[in-house]
Amino acid sequence: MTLAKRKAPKKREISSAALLAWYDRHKRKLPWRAENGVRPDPYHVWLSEIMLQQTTVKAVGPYYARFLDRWPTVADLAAVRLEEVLKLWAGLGYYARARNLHACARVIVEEHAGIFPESEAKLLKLPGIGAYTAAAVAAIAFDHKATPVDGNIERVVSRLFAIEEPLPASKPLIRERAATLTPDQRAGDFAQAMMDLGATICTPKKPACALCPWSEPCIARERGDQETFPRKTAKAEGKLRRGAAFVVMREDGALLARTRPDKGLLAGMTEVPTTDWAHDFDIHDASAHAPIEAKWHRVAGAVNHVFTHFPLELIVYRTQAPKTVRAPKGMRWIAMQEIDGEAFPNVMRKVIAHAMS
DNA sequence: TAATCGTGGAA
DNA sequence: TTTCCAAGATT
Repeated sequence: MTLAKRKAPKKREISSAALLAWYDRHKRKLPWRAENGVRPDPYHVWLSEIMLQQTTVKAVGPYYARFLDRWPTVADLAAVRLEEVLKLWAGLGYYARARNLHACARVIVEEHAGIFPESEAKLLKLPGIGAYTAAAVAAIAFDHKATPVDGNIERVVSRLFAIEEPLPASKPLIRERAATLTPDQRAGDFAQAMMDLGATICTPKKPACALCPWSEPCIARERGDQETFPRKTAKAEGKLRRGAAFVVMREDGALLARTRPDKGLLAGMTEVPTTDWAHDFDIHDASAHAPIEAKWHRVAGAVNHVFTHFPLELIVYRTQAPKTVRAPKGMRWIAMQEIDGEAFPNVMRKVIAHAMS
C-alpha cells in the first residue's frame, strides 16, 4: 500500500482511522476510562468489564463506585470473604459473576503476585473471564492487539457486512470480520470506539446512520435494511413457575432467612424460606412448607418477577414471632438494621417489601 | 450445542 | 403493556 493511499483511504473502505477520529471527538466519559493517552488501571478495567457483562452502563455506575471505594485494589478484594462480595453485588444480577470475581482476585494475588497478566491467553484462563473479557482487558488495559466482540460489535459488524446468517451461529464469522478491522495501534481505543458506536449511533432501533463515520462503506445501510441486523434465531420463552414465600418478622424486627445453595439460580444469595418454584405449584400445600408453627397471614396479591429464562409468581405468607423463637436448622435471624446490606437478590427484596405492605 | 444465569430501562 | 435487550461466562 502506498503512503498516499494510506493518507487518503477510499470512502468505501472500512477505515479504523475514521472510527478512531470519531471516537476522539465523541467518546463517552465513563468512570473506568482513563484520560487521553493514559493507561487505565487493569483492576479498574477488569472490574468494569465483569460488571458490564449483560448489564447496562447506568446500572453498573453506582456498583462500580462502591466496589472501588470499598476495595481499592485487587488485593483488597481478594482479602475479604465471598459473603462480603455478594452483599455488595446484591441487586446487580448474574451472581456467578461475583463469585468468579472474587475467585479471580484470589488467583491474581496468589498465582500472579497481585499483577494482572497482560496476554489474552493468560487472561482467558482466569475465573469469569471468557473470550470477550480476555480480549477487552488485553486491548483496553494493555493496548494489545485483541478484538473483543460484544453485542454492540456484533451489531455493528453484522450491518457493515450485511451478514445474513443469524446469531449465534454467525459469531465465528463476525469475530473474523471484526479482527480484520482491528488496527495494529490503539487496539484498546478501537474496541471501545466500536462499542461506543454501537451504543450511541449504531443502535438496535433507529440507528443514526447520518452521524456514523462508517455510513459510506456500510452494506446494510446501502441496502436500507440496517435495522434488521443482526439476524437472530428465535429463542423459546420460559414457562411460568409459582411458589410461596414465608416472611417471619420477629418482635424486634429481625427477619428469618437462609442461604441458597452455592450452585444454580441465585447461588449463595440470601433468601426468606420458600417452597420450590414449580410449574405445577399448588397453593393448597403451601402451608405444609412453612418454616415454623405459627398463625400465618396470606398477604393479598403476589410478587411477580422475571428471570432470564422464566417468569416467577410468588404468593407471600407473613407472621410475627416472639423473641424466644429459635431459627430452624439451616436458617438464621437477620437483624433489622442488617437487612439492607444483606445479600438479598431483588426478587427477595420484592417479597419482603410486599410482606410489609 | 443449548441451557442456565438477573435485572431494570427503553421503545 | 409487551418486547427487547445490556461491554457474556459456564457447563
